[in-house]
Amino acid sequence: MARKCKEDAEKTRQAVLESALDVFSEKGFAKATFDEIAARAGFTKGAVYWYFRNKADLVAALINEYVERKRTELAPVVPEGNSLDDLLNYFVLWAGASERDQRFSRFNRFMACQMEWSEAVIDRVDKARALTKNHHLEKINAVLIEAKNKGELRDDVDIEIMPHVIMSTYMGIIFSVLSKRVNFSMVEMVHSGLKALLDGIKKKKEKNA
Amino acid sequence: MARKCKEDAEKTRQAVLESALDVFSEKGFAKATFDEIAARAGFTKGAVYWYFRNKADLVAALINEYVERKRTELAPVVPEGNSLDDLLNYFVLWAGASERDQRFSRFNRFMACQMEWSEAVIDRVDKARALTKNHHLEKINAVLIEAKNKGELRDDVDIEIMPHVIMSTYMGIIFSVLSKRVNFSMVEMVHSGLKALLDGIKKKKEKNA
DNA sequence: TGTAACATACATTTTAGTATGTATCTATAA
DNA sequence: TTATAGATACATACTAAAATGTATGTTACA
Repeated sequence: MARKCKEDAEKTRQAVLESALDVFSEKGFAKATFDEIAARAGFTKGAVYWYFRNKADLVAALINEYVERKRTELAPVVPEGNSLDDLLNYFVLWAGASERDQRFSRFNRFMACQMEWSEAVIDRVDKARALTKNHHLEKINAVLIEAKNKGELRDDVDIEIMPHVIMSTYMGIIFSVLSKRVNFSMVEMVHSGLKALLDGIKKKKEKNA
Repeated sequence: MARKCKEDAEKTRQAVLESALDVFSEKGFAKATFDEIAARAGFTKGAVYWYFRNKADLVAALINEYVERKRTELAPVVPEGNSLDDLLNYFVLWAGASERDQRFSRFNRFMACQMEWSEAVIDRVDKARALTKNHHLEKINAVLIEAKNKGELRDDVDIEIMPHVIMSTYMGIIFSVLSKRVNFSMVEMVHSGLKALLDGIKKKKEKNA
């Protein structure tokens, strides 16, 4: 085939990314081939190699694409406050948006179960992953610091470790729903889990001080 | 080579399983080859095929081996009671034992990051996985039911969903430590996470009723 | 003496990567 | 305005490596 105009070329790139997600999630990362990815998008291997040097490059682009898309989509509606309730709502919102978006669910399930983190892939992907991770973590940190300053937290709460515990709880719930280990909804699980966790680090109210 | 006595044959099987874990965790599941697994154990591919039909069969055996080993090791020291505190100690014990055992840590890290769950593997492995999962879940269930009966739980705690939330929290923490996303110890993280979570589902004490 | 416990050799498939071909878009200059 | 040169956006063909599975030895145990 011949050259297309720039808009069509961008469409090709997007089509390759979408079919890459399909093949990755069906066959697993390692067994996915450039031939099949290209064919599903209606092209040949040459087209895929034109845009991506290798599989690590392709999957890094895929991660970047999906993560950025969801972040910009949610940016305007995410709660801006930094109260503990805001944090709960923040994660419930993310869970809901992730759950309703079928492509994003497929992407997340691929990340959790069909992905194989070789050194090469980790190197290539690390920046993109760090971005989201920090995105969530910064929110948690801001909330916990504010709560601490307000004296809302129990004295034995370690402000260093707790953000990672909260993050792990969220990730663990997402993971177990995606891998079909449970049949409950993400939103339900995230809500009840984080609500309990955040309640557990709150200082007990003194009665009629 | 020739035939060995039965004890030596069993040693061969074990050696293959150990080197399989090494190669799996270094190369990832998909890129691990029977040739290399055999060579590392000091044999050739023929030996591996003698004991295992294919990679799914091999990894299933590996999972069974490691999970069963750890379960029988911990069975005598796990807390028998079903109080909420016992549950906390139960998971802290598991986390500590997992963390101190280097081979088991390597196994867990492989499961979390280097494994690719294709249909064939899932089929073959499902039983073994179900076993541990149920092992933990049954403990959680017993504890929650007892706590519920004692009236220790808040009224809005859903007894159906909460076991899975607790399970996911534990798994999420294990996962994030294993994938090197945090530098804290498993025991620390599991302790502070589950303590907060369990505190969060406890009924607030009435004062001077 | 048969067979368990491997080794060896091979055949087949699969795939990554590359090299090359080619048609069409775009820029530019007359 | 148009001709054309060059680069772009792919397709096609091929090479070479690699790995799975099998078929067939071979030797010592029981």
